[in-house]
This record gives sequence, C-alpha cells and structure tokens, in this order.
Amino acid sequence: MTALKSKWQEYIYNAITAAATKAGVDAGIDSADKIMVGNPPKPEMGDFSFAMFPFAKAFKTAPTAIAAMVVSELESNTEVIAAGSLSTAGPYVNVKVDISDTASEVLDVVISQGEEYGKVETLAGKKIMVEFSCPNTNKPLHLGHLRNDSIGACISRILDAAGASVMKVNLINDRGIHICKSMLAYKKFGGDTRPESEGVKSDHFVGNYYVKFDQWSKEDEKAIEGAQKMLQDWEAGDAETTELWRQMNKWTIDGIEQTYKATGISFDKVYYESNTYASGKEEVIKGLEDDVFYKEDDNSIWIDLSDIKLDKKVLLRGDGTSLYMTQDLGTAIARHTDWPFDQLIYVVGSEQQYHFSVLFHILKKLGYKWADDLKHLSYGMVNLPDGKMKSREGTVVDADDLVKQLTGLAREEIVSKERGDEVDDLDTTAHSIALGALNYYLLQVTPSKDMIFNPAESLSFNGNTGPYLQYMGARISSMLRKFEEKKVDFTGIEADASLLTVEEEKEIIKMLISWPEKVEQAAAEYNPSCLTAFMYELAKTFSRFYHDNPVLKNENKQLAVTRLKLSSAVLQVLKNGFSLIGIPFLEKM
RNA sequence: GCGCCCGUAGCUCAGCUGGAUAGAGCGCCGGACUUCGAAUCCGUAGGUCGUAGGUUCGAAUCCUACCGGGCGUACCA
Repeated sequence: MTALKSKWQEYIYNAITAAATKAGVDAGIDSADKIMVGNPPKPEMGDFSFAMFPFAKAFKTAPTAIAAMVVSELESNTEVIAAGSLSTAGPYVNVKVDISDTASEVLDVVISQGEEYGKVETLAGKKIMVEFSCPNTNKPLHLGHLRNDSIGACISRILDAAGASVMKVNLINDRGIHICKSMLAYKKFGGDTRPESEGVKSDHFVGNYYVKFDQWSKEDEKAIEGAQKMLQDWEAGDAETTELWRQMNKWTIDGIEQTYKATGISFDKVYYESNTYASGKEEVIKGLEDDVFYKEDDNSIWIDLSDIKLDKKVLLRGDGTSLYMTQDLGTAIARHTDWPFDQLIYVVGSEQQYHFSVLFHILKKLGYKWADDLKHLSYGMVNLPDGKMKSREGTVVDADDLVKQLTGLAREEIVSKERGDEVDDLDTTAHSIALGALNYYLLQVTPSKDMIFNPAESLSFNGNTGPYLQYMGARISSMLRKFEEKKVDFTGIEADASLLTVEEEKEIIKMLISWPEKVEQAAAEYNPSCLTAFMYELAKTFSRFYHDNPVLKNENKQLAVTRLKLSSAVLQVLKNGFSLIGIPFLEKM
C-alpha cells in the first residue's frame, strides 16, 4: 500500500509540474514525497485524495480549476488510466484504485509471515531498557500499579516489535523510611502473627501494618522518630533490624510476584534499591569532592539547580541516610554499566516529572554522557468517578481484588450464556477475559492523560472493550474450525482476491496493509492507544462485513475460500495486536 | 507565586506532523436471532471542540492571553 501510495504521489507530482510548466509557473514543490495524501471522507469517493489548495498561490488559480487541470493531465497518461479511476470533488482530486493485486499480495504476506507480520525495523539495533512497576515493599499493588504495569509491558513489546532489543527491568523499592514504618508497626503490634497464621496474602499482611503505622503516628509523635531511628539502624546494618526487614520484604515480594503472575507481568532483570543506594551515596560524595554539590551546616548534601531555573535539592540527609534521589543515581549508573543502553525509559507517574528532570540533570553534571538517553515516560493518574483514590478513605482499588472481581464476572457471563461446557476451561477462560478487559481498558487511553476508572464500565464486556475483540477472534476461529471439518469440499479451489468487491472487504484490506505503520507509530509515540483504536476498527469492520456477507456458507465456493483467507488474515492481525496489548487470545469463549 | 499536563456529545475516550459534513463506546429511543457464535449487527437523537484573539486559502489541531481542573514545587517515594 505504501508502494501504491508513493506511486500515486509520483503521478500527481508529475501532473502538477507538467500543468505548471504549461501555465508558465513554478509549482513550488520539488519532490513527489511532499505531495500530501489524504483519505476521502467516504470510501465510495475513492481510496486516496489529493488537495489542491497548496498550489493555488503558485498557479494564481482557484484550487478547483487546478484539480481539473491535474485530472486532464493524468488522463493523458495511459499508465495512470490503467492504474485507477479519477474524479474531482471541488478542490480535491480523488483516486479510486483497483486494489485486487495489492489485496492478493497482502493476504499472502499476512498469512505467510504470521505472527511476524507487523514487525518493523525502525529501531533495529537499538538497545532499550524499560523500567516499570517499581513496587514498594510495604504494601500490595493497587490500580495505579496496574496502569503502570500495563503500559510498561506493552511499550516493551511494541519497541521489540519495532526491532529494538529490549530489557525489561524492575526496581524494588525495598528500603527507606516508608519501609521502616510497616516494620516498626509490625514490631509493635504484630506479636507472633504471620501471614499464614492469619490466612492473609503476604503482601496484604504487610500492607495492613503500614496502615496501622499511619493511625499510630497520628496519636503518637514517637512513631515517626522510631521510624527514623530504624532507618539509621538499617543503614548501619543492625542485625535484628536487618532480619525483620528481610522477613517482611520477602512477604511483600512473594505476594507481589503472585500478582505479577496473575496479570502476566515479567521482567528480564530485577534491581533492588537496597543494593544500589550505597553506590548512589558514593556518587554523591564524589560529586561533593568535585564541587558539583555542596554541603550544608547540618552535613546534608545538596545540589543547586538555579542554572536550570529550579530550586535546590537535597541528595543525602544530615544523618548520612539516603533518599530517593540518592538511590536512583546509583541505580541508573549500575544499569548503564550492566547493559550499556541506547535508551532507558522510566515508566513512572506524571507526579514525578520534577524528580526525573532533576535526576537526568544531575547525571549529566556528574559527567555521564548517556544522561541524554534517559526518558521519563510519564503517565497520568487513575482516578475514580467520584474523585481520587485515597487510602485514608479506603477507596484505593486493590489490584488483586480487581482481577478477582473481573474474573468472577467473566465467569458468570460464560455461565449465563450456557457456554460453560463449550469453553476449554472455565476458570482459565474467565481469567483470560478479565485480563483482556483490564489491559484494553487501561491502554486505550493515551498514557500522558489522567483517566477515570469506572468500575462498572471496566467490568462491561460489550462495546469497545477487550472482550469484544476476543469475541471476534473466537468467532473467526470458530468459522475456521468449521472450514477444517469441511475441507474436502473445497479441494483444488484457490482464493482469488479480485472477487473481493464489497466495500467492507476493501476497507479491511486497507487496514491489514496499514498494520505495520500502526506499530511504527505506536513505537514512535510510545503510545499503545493507536493500536487499540486500530484493532477495534478492524474488528468492527470485519464484524459488519461478516454479519451481512456469507463466508463459509457462500454458494460460490471460490468466493468462500477467498473470504476465508481474508478472515484468517484478519484473525492473524488481531492476534498480533492482542499479543502487543496483552489480550489473551481465545479459540472459544 | 512558579513549572508541567489537561479542557472534544449526558458519561468515558479517539482525532492534534493544519485540509472535505468533528468520530467511537456507554447511556437513551427504535429495529434484527429457523441462518457461519446476539459478548453481535443496524438505525434515531445528542457537540458554537473551555473562552477570546492571532497566523493561514483553510484551525479541534499551530501561537498568545484568559477561565476552569490536575500534578509538582518534601531531609516521602
């Protein structure tokens, strides 16, 4: 299709320059690829459109007249006439092309390339590290983490599809004052209890003590002091503190890993802040010696950011303990040493934009040239219909609960449709539908925007949703199964793309052709939502086509075979999209 | 105060490297199951694209100001 497109750009370009020469003017355009190609508002008007407005000035003529000139110029070329039919619509030149050759080609390409179709080379040879998730070890995952995980995992797959070599990394936030808070609360109120003894999932068990600390600290100022003291003990390597820390971290991480498993999240390498903060500290001290930083009277170490019109920022506390920035410095440096990347993408919420601009700036000041290759892929907050999630008001949507709830509803849906016996495994299928719904819901919104998570809507399986796409996949699969059963009736019959004359068929062909471009765009913009939009359009167009036009049941067997080929190409592209977005493909549902 | 982001249909979102009548889902109302899976399909209604200027042949899209909302501006992460 791109070949087709550039061919027409060439035709139009030649026609315009020829017309310009005849009119004795300079068309003001020097290459065919500068010709803008558009899509007519209605498919019956044509496949490509070319607006003549830009040439009005050079020709000193109304665009409508130029369109007429261009068309008459094109009609004198027999090659052009053979390639398509022309029409003018006011200032536009519209072209309707015969796409049967292209159709035949794209169907073959999609089917022979299979899951490779849509892989592109725009990032070939690039090493890209993607950091996402980054849980704290003091509480379980919530809805915000789910958006982070969805975006991070999806972007990783998209970059991979664009040819990059991708390393997915996690950073476990396992040290710091907030970690000490849940530890201290457990020490004070926990007694001999353990997750198993209470029958609570281990990360939730720890999270409950974090909540308890919050209540306690409101009544007793000593709570905060105690946490600070504990942090000092921890950094000093106090045995008892370290032991408690180890135990509680294990509980949280075990629990979070169960959640990752349930949501299909994985990493190539996991970093722990407890391993990198020390090198961050050294880096800060080195920077102090090199006069990049300065020391306050209380021994805290700072950077002056007035050169980039920001304030100043503390990098190390007066008591010598580390901060978020300290450890992020150490982590970044460790990563570049481990795997010298061309780009490192931090998938982190937009509330940390300031943090990252400072972090990147500091690394640059410390002399790391690769600081320019760091990118903060910032995403917006997830809010609820009645406002923000607030832990104090108990409105935080817990990740495990949400997945469980979605799975339960999907299960009910299957049962109520009496498909329980049809599907391969009820629980697995229900879970797959839940994941499809969740990932699609979270990824259809442009990452940079805040979004509202409407539980009722996200739980719906109708309309523009993941399960709708899964359903179309299952429908096509079902049809292909039926074809396999009756295959003998079709032996020796070859597909013929010139039979695809219905408007929807043409639209579908054009969409199939544009799939690789969509992947390219998604990678260039770090935006999965252009893929979700495309997939929905494709599924919907196919659905409309399928509703009105018999495929397998067509009396014309050759048309049946051709449409089957078209259907399986649609299924292939949908499946390729599914794997990028994180929608499990289901043969039956 | 300063910095960044966002204002598109009742609600949730697309569209934003400027181009023909601004799209979809949900919801509302109305149709289609003896037919390849109705988790489907079709149709109706619903928008001065926050406001005002500017650039342009042409602006939801680019620029400026203002209004409204969010986030940040922590020795939290």
